[in-house]
Amino acid sequence: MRNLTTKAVHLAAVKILEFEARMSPAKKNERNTLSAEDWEREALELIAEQGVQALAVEPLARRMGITKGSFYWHFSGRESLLEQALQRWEEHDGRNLNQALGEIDQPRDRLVSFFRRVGKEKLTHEVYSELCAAAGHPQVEPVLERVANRRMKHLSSAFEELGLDPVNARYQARLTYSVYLGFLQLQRQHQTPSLSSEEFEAYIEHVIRTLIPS
Amino acid sequence: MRNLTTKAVHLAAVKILEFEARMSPAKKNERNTLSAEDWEREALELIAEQGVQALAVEPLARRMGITKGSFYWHFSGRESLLEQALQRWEEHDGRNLNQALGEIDQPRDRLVSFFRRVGKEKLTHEVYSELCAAAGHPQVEPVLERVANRRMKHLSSAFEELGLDPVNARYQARLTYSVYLGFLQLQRQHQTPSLSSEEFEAYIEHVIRTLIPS
DNA sequence: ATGTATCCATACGCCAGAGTATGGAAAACC
DNA sequence: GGTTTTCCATACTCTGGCGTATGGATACAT
Repeated sequence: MRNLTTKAVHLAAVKILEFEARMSPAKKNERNTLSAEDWEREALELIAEQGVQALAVEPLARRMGITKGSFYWHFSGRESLLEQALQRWEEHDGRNLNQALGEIDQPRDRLVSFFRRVGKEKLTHEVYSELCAAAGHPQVEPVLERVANRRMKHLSSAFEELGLDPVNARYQARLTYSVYLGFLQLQRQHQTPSLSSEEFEAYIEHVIRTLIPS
Repeated sequence: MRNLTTKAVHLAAVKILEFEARMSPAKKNERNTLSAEDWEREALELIAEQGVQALAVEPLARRMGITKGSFYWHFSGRESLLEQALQRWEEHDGRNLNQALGEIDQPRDRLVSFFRRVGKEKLTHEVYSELCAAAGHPQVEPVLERVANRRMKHLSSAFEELGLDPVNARYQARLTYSVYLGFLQLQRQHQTPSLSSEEFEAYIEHVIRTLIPS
């Protein structure tokens, strides 16, 4: 359930509740006003669905059942929103990466987990996929670069722990990450088996066999 | 050297030539009028440089030193241009694929050539890279699907010739193609070594070693 | 209770690109 | 040599998003 449905509906609901409660004030945590964070979250959802170029102020406002009057109170402009949203996403992704892979001892399991995690954290991956599509965008590019390097470093050190020398570990990490990126691309083209199907499992097994030593 | 520089310059040049030749008519193959093909070619170049979403009529016309009055004589609209340009690209890519890989007997050499060819045919690959970024666009999607299938089929049959059973050959083909797609993505992010460097060669060798059964 | 700070709606002006209408110039035709 | 095609320029209208200005409403403080 969404925290905030469209503003119009929400306000109507509030009025009804207030009427039924004989005009008593709404509870405090049921805020009827939006925060910058709300805008950023919706922005990321929109990016996940329609891509970076679709992130426009007025459409986003309509989607939230509100007008841009609100937006320009919280943000200086479109650029600002994108900046904040990307930063939020990048931090979230960083925490995500560390908590998912940081506590796994065996490097091989870490690598396997890397692939298996593609299915989980749907929103995050969808956003990333759309960010990749928007490479070249001045605000997106640096984020993409940092994230890719961060992730490849993880992969690289895991491969080193498995006995590869540094150079080959780096190559293998790049190769592995390329496979991941290519998978995202094929997914965007609807050319990948459903994530919960047997064929997908078999394919993942194949990938792991050929990419992860022993 | 470009076939057609900007129209204005071209026309000026023509006038000078005509003057110098005492108003004799220009040679026939030095056409001073544009054809639909010219528009399509410029469109593909623009896509290669700035992506599909940057393909707009007026900017393209400006780029060609002409006005959109010409465009709407040759095409019914933006959609039509994109349609034609994509079709032209798809056919070109098909011929390309067959001539580059069709005449190589050894399947292993075909696969190696597949990777090596990434460096050549720059325009074609740049266009493809931008098309991938525009997956989801209704006119681009089917093209992407057909091209990817066509290419993966090539890979798959090469792997079969190398002794893999059909299922594994398909998996290996998808995996290999994913690597290719991921490479294009990293290239779009400027995270890949220059195509002519030694590190690139070493990396390619690594990729071939791990993906192609000896 | 009244004033102040927050948050949002409405109504503007601006710009860029899409598509249309129409006329003009050059070339081709007969 | 005059007519007909072919190709392009110019001048519109229309749409959609950006950013601003301003006032209204609600909550909060004192």
